[in-house]
Amino acid sequence: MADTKALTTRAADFSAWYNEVIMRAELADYSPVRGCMVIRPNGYAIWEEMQRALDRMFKDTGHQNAYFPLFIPQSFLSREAEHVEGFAPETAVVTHGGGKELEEPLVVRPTSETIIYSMYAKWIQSYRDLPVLINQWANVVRWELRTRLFLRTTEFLWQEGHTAHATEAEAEAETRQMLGVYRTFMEDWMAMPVLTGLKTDSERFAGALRTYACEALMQDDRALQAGTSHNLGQNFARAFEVTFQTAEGTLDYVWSTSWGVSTRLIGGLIMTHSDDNGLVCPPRLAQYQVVIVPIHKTDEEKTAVLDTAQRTRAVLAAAGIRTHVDAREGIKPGAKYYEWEGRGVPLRLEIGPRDVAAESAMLARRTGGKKEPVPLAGIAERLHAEMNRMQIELLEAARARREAASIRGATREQLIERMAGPGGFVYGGFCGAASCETEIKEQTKATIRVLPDPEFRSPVAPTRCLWCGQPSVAEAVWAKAY
RNA sequence: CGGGGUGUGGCGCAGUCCGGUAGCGCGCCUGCUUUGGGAGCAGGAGGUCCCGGGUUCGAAUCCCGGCGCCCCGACCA
Repeated sequence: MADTKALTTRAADFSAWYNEVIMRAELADYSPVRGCMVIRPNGYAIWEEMQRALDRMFKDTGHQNAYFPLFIPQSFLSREAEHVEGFAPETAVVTHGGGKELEEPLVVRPTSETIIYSMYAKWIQSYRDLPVLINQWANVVRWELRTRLFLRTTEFLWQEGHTAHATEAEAEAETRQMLGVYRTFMEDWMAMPVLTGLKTDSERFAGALRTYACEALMQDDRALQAGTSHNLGQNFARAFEVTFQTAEGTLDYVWSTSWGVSTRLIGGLIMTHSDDNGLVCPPRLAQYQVVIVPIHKTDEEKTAVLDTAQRTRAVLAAAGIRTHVDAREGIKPGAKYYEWEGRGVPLRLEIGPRDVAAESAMLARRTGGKKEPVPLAGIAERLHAEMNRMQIELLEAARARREAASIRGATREQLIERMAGPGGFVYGGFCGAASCETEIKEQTKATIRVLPDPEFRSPVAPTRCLWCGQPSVAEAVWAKAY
């Protein structure tokens, strides 16, 4: 079970702390397979809440779910030149089945563009068939050299949207729309502020025209790419002969997009909010939003307390609040507090004889604030308000941390200094040359996370590349990334 | 793939240098007393000491060869 000692602190060793938070909260565990993790019920519950919210947003923007095979004929991957170059080195390949060597090896999907476009080629004939707006919830496999729980594992869970459109403008609008959906989800559900913007060529998805991303800053001031949305142009349409007849009777290749977020988001959630006592989970994604801990000595007290606890749970459940009564016996209340704190439960209600008598409960928040009695009358409304406030406070606290760790209009020296020291986001001019990007990466370990969208750009646009001094073509944000 | 670390009941570790048949803490089970911030006492269960070979009367310990895992780096949408 969960161990009972203090966690390594964030300040002492952020990586150790991160792993311990996961173990303490029982979110995941290492598996017998190298690089693969087991997502335990507490972790999977967060993923399910994420899925629920995202899936609703996908449906609301007109998408449907479908499912494509795990196995992809190896030849499919090589049809798009950049794509195969990007993914071939990290694929797992099945060469035998049913005891016999396969005629053509099957790649375990690292992403599903190729098999999906092979089907779109069959399904799309006319502009009347467009747009095709499909999402898939699936697992994928990428043979990574070095793995970390949730952040980079050999197998991971994600969703991948794959859409096909009649025009370039429509595809671009879809790409941007889904980036916006991700941003909304990350901010409003995860309480994790993100920068949005364009990736440079070197960070672009293999086979895409343009890649947009949501970039978050973790508590150790390293960046996490939290979601990507790609405008694939006609690259995959050409490779897979996905053509359609236009209203004018001409033949054209479809314009397509793909976009995805993964269980990596859980890693982002942990590293954005959690503290030295364990997981902090924003209320909207918490498995249990409220845990009720009954306190009693005598049997008589126990009956009354449990009755009040259960009635309160029913009231909260009826109000749509996910509530759990921890009625385990033989465990002292204090031990339960520590356990639920480590698991990140946003709110805790303690109900003892005194509370029963006063028709109230003691309310404790996972983040900050004193314990205080709240009347049972109207408690659902009160807890809803608390959770809404906590949701906003978590987002604002994370945003404040990010801004405190960001510098704008940086010079070359400042970039070097920042990356050698605290990290964080460094805004500065960029000449657009891959050579500068490479040099910066070699010398500072920092990469361009995004060329930020207008709302994230600095009030004064940089005029010179902070590295080479040539005219700047775009403001860029550098950081050391996960 | 390079560097470092580490493999001993479920977890964390001691024991290894100097060979003598395995111990501590936590957790787990039973009972009693407890329960408003990590309970106490008593009793108990649980171990191929990572694997293979060698030396020896005898190996967790010494020698040889493997393997796993973690961290850092390289790699990575």
